[in-house]
Amino acid sequence: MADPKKHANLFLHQDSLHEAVELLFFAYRDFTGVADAILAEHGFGRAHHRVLHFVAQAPGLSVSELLATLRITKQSLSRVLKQLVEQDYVTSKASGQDGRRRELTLTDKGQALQNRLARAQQDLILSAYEQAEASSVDGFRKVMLGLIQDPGDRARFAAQLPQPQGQATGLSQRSGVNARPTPQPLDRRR
Amino acid sequence: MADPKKHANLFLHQDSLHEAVELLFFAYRDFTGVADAILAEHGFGRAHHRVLHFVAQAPGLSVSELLATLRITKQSLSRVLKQLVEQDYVTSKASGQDGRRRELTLTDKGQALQNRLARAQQDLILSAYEQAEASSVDGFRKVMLGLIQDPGDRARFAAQLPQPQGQATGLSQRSGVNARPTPQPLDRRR
DNA sequence: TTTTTGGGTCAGCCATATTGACTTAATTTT
DNA sequence: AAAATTAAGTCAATATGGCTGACCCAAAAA
Repeated sequence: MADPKKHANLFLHQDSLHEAVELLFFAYRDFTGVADAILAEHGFGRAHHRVLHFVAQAPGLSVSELLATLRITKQSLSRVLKQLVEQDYVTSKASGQDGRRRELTLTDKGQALQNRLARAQQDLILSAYEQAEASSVDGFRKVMLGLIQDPGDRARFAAQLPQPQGQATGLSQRSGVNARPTPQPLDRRR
Repeated sequence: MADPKKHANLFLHQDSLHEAVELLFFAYRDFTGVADAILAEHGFGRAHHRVLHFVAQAPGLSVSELLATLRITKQSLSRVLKQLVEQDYVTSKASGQDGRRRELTLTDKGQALQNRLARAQQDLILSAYEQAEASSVDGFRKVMLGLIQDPGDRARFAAQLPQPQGQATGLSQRSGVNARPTPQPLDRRR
């Protein structure tokens, strides 16, 4: 961390930092773009996609867990979730343990759509991986992880990455509803 | 590029691809978050930031060039640009060569805000770079560049990166006014 | 039993995007 | 010189996805 080489390429960093800002802008725009096209066929938007993604990833998660992950308000989620449930992409049933909690899962229809969306984005990522060298992937992962501020969110990405001294610099805690995203069991499906 | 190792870690890719989707989601959310906080102080949003960024980066660019880069409609840009001009963050003056074109530049006030925004995001990126190894940065750049679909947009990022079929572009890196992203047919799809 | 929690909903506001139809002025084409 | 094209700006209407505040209900916890 306190690396002498670091100082040596600071001027190089200058350029690199500005470039990185644009790389993030363009890459994210195109990354979401491939999904937007599919979503539009169904009259859905990115908000729906996020729900499908996180429900697919942790089936049975509760509304409040989803809220904590998405960091939006209950009312905002409600709108999209209602559509997804009404149109049979997502099921919401009361938990056996705690009748207040609604456990969210994807229907077959929802899973099918989510598969399409994931495939489209993963194809793009794969193509980017293939254009780079194998070693680039690890660097990519490390830098991306470094951009994530919230320790709870970081924890989703298990393994290696040295979690630096927990700098939970403000602006993280918009806990509109409850506490932490509950370090999420995170099922590594597929 | 056609690398035998590629096949060997395909199963590893599977996990990695899913992870990358989430990395992009969380990283971008936090990356934009640091700027959102500053923008909010001024009653601005991300749309304003994008204008400030691209005007700062290529001072004197025209409205239509900006539109091509942002890929939004004239009407959408108009609202935001009008605010920035009225509040003296951006100047818009007719070109000497072509009186129809309005050349956009930042005022000192606009440059000051843009500096703050850039610094905030660059600090975040720098911290991510520092948490990774020096070698990670190059991998990050390569993968991010691979995610960018439009050749015109890719061309902004000069130098090394093996543009799939591409020649090593003689563009001197990151020039202030950079080679315009080829006037862009402006595909309004969706 | 009272309080808290998880979830849902109504109502309204704001920011950002969209399409379509025009206007104006400047430049280019014919 | 007249006509066509281009760059920019504008009006109006619409959609999406955020937000706040105020409630309600039922289940669980205190």
